[in-house]
Parts: sequence; structure tokens; C-alpha cells
Amino acid sequence: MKNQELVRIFYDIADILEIKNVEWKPLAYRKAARAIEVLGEDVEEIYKKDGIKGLKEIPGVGERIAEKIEEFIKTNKIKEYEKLKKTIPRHLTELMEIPGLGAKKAKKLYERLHIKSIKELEKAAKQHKISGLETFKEKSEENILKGIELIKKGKGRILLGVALPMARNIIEELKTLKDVKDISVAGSLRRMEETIGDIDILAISSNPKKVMDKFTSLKEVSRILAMGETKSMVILENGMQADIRVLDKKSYGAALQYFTGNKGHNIRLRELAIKKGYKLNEYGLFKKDKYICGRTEGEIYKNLGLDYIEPELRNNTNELELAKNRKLPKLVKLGEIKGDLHVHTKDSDGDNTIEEMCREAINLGYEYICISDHSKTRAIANGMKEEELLKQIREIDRLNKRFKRFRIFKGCEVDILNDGNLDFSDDILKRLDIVGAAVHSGFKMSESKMTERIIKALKDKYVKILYHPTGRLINQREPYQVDLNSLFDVAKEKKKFLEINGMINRLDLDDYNIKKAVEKGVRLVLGTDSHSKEHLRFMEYGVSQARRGWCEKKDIVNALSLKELVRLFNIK
DNA sequence: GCCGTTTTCGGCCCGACTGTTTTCAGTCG
Repeated sequence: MKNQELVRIFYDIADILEIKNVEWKPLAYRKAARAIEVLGEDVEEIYKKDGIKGLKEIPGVGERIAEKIEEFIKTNKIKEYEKLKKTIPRHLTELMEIPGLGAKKAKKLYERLHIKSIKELEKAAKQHKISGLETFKEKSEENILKGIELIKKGKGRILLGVALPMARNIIEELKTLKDVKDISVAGSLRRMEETIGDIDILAISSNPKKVMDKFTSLKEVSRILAMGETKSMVILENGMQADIRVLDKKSYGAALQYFTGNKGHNIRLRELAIKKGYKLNEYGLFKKDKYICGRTEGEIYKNLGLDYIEPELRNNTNELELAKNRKLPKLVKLGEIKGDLHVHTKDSDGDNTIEEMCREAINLGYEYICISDHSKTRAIANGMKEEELLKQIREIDRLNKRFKRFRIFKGCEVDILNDGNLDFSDDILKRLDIVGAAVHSGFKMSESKMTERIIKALKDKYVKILYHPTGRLINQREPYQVDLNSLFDVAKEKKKFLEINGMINRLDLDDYNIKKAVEKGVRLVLGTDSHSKEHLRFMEYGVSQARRGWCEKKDIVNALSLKELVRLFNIK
């Protein structure tokens, strides 16, 4: 898949052109890059199917950029880009990564001081060669050094499941102020992206100053980047950036919309507003200078002739068109999930007993849970031997008699061995209610071998679910090579289910593949892969991943009631 | 370079904050 390579190239072209003072083209290249970045399809596939014409249907891609994509698909490079790169020093665009430095300043630093890289910039700043250069003074030098520090610390994106609790803590602290009338996360956190760049918070108050003071003096704050009347930005102790915006009640919806983004969605929404004779900003929707609405997001979308668009769908694909034509999916909700189908206990590598996991599940309002500990080959995860699984089965039978209106399913996360065989014999598997299979080893085999291996397991008559179908660990391990399309076909034909794993560093399948699966009519299972009772709450992340993949209630197996689920799995 | 129920030419989202000015350019989200 060449999408992300193209994205990087187009962003780089934009940076170079901007340094060279070319007008508007950077805007065009960035627009195209952003569109490809979130494209639900492989550009190579689009090109194979519909050629240049197909490429031009990507928003922001016209004749010239389509030709460049074609060239890259055919030759793996873009001549004009290679030429362009030679016109400026190789590392010059990296200066623009430093917060506060853009194209204009990077250019000036190069022209006046021949600085061509972050390394050289740091040296110059430390020797105080920058202050005194026209508009650069002491403060600029200081900020450059701080910015470089920040970059060195790593600006890696943080897992949603780590960032969201942090943001909620901050919100709880701000809520203690009487002056805060309303408060919400915004940005990528509200869109529930799998990783988060910075924390965005929106607060409603008639006393912004007080909110700003509290926010910038929170114990988590290590440095204040900016502090104004309605907006502040800080760096937290863990290196994350957090931004807050404070506005008046009558702007809450408009501000929430604006601050949630994403950027492309906002731009297109504002363009639509202009077309309809309005102006849209974070204060509201205006006709001339007259305030039309802005208290809720819903009324803004409505006044622009659109259905309400859920935050998870605001990624500037085709959601505005669908909203206009009343064709948006009705996304599954956390409250519709009736149970968790991937849970570990002390019997393998979990922290809690079966009963403890069940108590927590009941607290969450679930009707059922599936205990799915590891099989024997997973020795490192204390995988269960046959006799241990049989013992667990007996215990579940015993516990099930004690619970009313709650059912524990007997399951297992059984290893798919390298040859596609399973880690337990039929004699064991037939005693289970729900068998899930998973790959935990041999990640490096070829795509065709891996696909064959998994299909063999998926076709086993006892296997119902394929757990974490690609094996990726976010920021740690790439997915193994597998032809998911073939897996989807088998799943559809044999009535098997693929998991959306809600564990915060897995989220596997990802949103892109979830959407593909749903389009093919494959039904999905939500599991948290909990290894302690606290993890059961990760269902929130599984659901948000499903929503970002356009899942409706009907697509999710464990949105079924206990009765319906028993029927579906044909459980006695 | 892209795009068109105002345009095939002439626009291109919009506003806050900083640092440097003394009314604004640059940067950011």
C-alpha cells in the first residue's frame, strides 16, 4: 500500500514549496495529502480499477497530482519531487518540525546563517548567534531551544487508552471550579482516534481567566506554551501537549464542532457554510453578522442541511455527502453491548478469578461473558493444559448455577499452530461453548502461507471467532502479512466472526479493515482481551473502533441478547 | 495545484496567541 508514502511525499513537497515562497501550491499538496491519509482505499487499487479518472475523484486531487500518483505507482518515484528536493538542503524542512518555526523563519535562518538542520540550529542557538538576527531576539532563541528539547523527547503519539483517562482527570479537576458550566474533550480524543497527538479540552465559562489560571497551574503542567484570554496551551509532565479553549454558552456547539475537527472536515464545513451564504467560526453560524445558532453541534449541522455527524465519522472522507443525503450509518453504542467475548483469568495469565471477572461484568450491566484463557502452547502466558481446561469447565458449570440472568460461556483462546492446526484436539474443543483462535507465533511467514494457515483454522468446525486478526501492537509491532479479504470471504461463507480487540495497544482489526469487513457482510465480535477486571472497561475503545469502522448494532455479535447469542452459537 | 447551483479565472477557512512591532507577520490548530 503506497498511500502513506505518497502522503509523506506530498507533505514534503508542500514544505519545500513553502520555503521557496511558492503561493497556494503548498495548500493544494497538503489538502491532497490529508485526503489520502484518511482514504479508506488503497490508491493503487483505485488506479487499477479506474485509472487517472478514479484518482481525481479523491478530494483535492486534480490532473497534476493524479499524474504524480500514477508515476509513483508505476516507477516508485516522482521525478518532480526528486528535482525539487535538490533545490534546497536535505534537512532544511526538518526545521519546520520545531514548534513556532514555519517556512518563513526556516528560510531566514538558512539564508542569513546557513543553518540547514536541527543539529546546526541547536548549535547556533546555544552560541547565541540567532538573537539579533532581524526579528529574532532572546525569546526566540529560548523558544527554539525548548522546541528542540521537545522534539528530542519524542513527539510520538500516545495510545487513546492512555490519553483519555489523563484528559478525564484534568477535566475532573477543572470541574471543581464553580465557574466551569460545561466541559468536554475535543479533537482527536473526541473522535476516538487510536493514537492521540495532544489533548484538547473545551470549557464553557463566563469567567475564562479563572479557568485559565487553574488549567495552567495544574500539577501535571510542566511548561506553559501560551496563555491568552480564551485559549491556553501547555506541556504536561509526560511530554504531551494539552490545549484548552474557554467560550461562552451560546458558542458551545460551534466551539465543540470547531475544536473536534478534523481539520479537513472543518474546512469543508466552512466552505459549505459560505456556499449557503453563512459564515461559520467557533462562535457560531452567522448570516452577515447576525448570529443564527451555535449552542449545540446538532443545530449547526441542521442549519447547513446536514444530519448530525458523529465525531468518529468526522474525518473528511465522504461524511458530508452522506449527511446531506441522509445516508449516514446508525453507529453501534457502548450501551448496546451485552457482554464481553474475550476475557482471561488467573487460570492462564490474568490477574483475577473467574468469579471476580464476572462480578465486574455484572457491574457493567452485561448479560454474559466468555472466559477465553490461553491454550497449552502459550507457555509464556501460562497456557492451560488439557486437564486444567477441563477443571475450568467444571468450575464454570458450578458458577453458572449460582448466577441469575448472567451466563458464563466456556471458551478458549486456542493457538493456531504454524501448520494451521489447533493447539487442542476436537475431543477438548467440543466441550466448549465458544472457541476463538489466534496467532501468537510465527509472525514472519509469507502472506500466502499465513493466509492459508489462518483459513485452515477458521474452517475448523469448532472455531467460531478469530481473535486479534492481524496481530499488530500499536507503536510496537507491525501486523503480520495476511490477505484479510480472503479471511473475510471465508468468515462470510462459513458464518465465522472476526474480533475487534479493544485492548488499548491492539485495537485489532483497525477502522479501515472493519469497514471492509462490514461492507462484505462479515459480522464482528467485540472483546477486550482483559487480563484484569479493570480491563473490562476497555470495551469503550473497542466500541469506538467499531464506530470508526462504521459498524451498526446489527454488525456486532455481542450486541445480541443472551438468548439471541445462545441461538446464534448453537449453545446448549 | 484545485475547483465551480456566484466563477473555466480568480479565489483558496478562520481566528487566537506570540514576539516583535507600534499595527503586524508568522505560526498554529
